[in-house]
Amino acid sequence: MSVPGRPAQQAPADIDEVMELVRHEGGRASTARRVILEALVAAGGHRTAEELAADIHSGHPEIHQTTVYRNLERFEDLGVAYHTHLGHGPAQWHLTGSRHQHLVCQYCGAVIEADPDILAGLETTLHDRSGFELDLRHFAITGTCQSCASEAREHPISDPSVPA
Amino acid sequence: MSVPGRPAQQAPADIDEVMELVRHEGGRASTARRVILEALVAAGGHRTAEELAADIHSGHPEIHQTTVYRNLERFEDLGVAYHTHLGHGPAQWHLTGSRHQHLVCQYCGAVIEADPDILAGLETTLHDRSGFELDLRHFAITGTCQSCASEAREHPISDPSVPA
DNA sequence: ATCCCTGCAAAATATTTGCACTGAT
DNA sequence: ATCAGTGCAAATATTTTGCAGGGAT
Repeated sequence: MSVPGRPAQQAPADIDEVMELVRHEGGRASTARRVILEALVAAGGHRTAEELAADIHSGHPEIHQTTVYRNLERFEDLGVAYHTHLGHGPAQWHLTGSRHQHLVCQYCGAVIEADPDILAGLETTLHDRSGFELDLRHFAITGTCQSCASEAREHPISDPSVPA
Repeated sequence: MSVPGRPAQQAPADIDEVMELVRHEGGRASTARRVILEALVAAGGHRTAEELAADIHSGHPEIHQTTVYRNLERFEDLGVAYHTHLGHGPAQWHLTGSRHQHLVCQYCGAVIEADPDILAGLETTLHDRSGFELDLRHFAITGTCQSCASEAREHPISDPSVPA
């Protein structure tokens, strides 16, 4: 795996720009690379590597899952994409441009997209107290959603992990 | 996997109390169960299932990894223990009693244990805005530690995931 | 011509499940 | 005597790696 591109880069919204960036970093503008990127843009986030491979498969059955993994990692190195863990399932991939915070309910698995501003206070507190620079993209924020909180005491459920 | 015991239960600090709880819930006070719990107490948190199995192995070579997994899950259901993901490696297990927040540096992998009070503000904000009840035990809070933040721009490193 | 990238196969990691037997109640 | 728990083997899920051939520069 890789760690997010740093410093936090602007996501080139345009596919050609990304391919340009890839070339600038010594990479090659392969077909697979472009197709995978297109799939990610088209999906608009919240896609697993496997889902992306499936999306791609109709048009390009020769593109293997491995290649999807390798390219997503590359995009992450370039700061163009990142992955998030919402639960125990596979990682979810996003373009860096669509930044949002995930709240995941541990009981029903609901994924709520929160305004990243919600974290502003925490970010400041942490930085002041310890110099730690928060980046909550990598893991979701878990907790209990409103409806589960109310009916919580009665019937525990088994693992929702990640919803469909 | 399972979801934390709910409502958040007091962790019985005492092993006999936990075994009592297990029996009360229809479970049996097996030797393996007790030994695994003892290992968890002795380790004082931050142990993976595999590490716990290793800890146990000298005294009880017959206790299999599978049994460790199964019992940890059971303890989690009972609200006695919980697991946390600090990175891409295996989950870390803790007793519910030793509650603390993990900050993990994405670059060097350092794990900082933060005062859970740091999150008080965020907790309130979230609850007020969306009724979401925060529980940040399940995933670590990722970011960049102070020293990595300073030397950050120069040399990206590969995946630290979880430190030794 | 170089060497990055790909497809395919296989491995690696972390965890879960099936099943017959043992052991706690 | 019952039925939960265990050991062991095998399966599962997700991701990574090795290698030889193909394609971008």
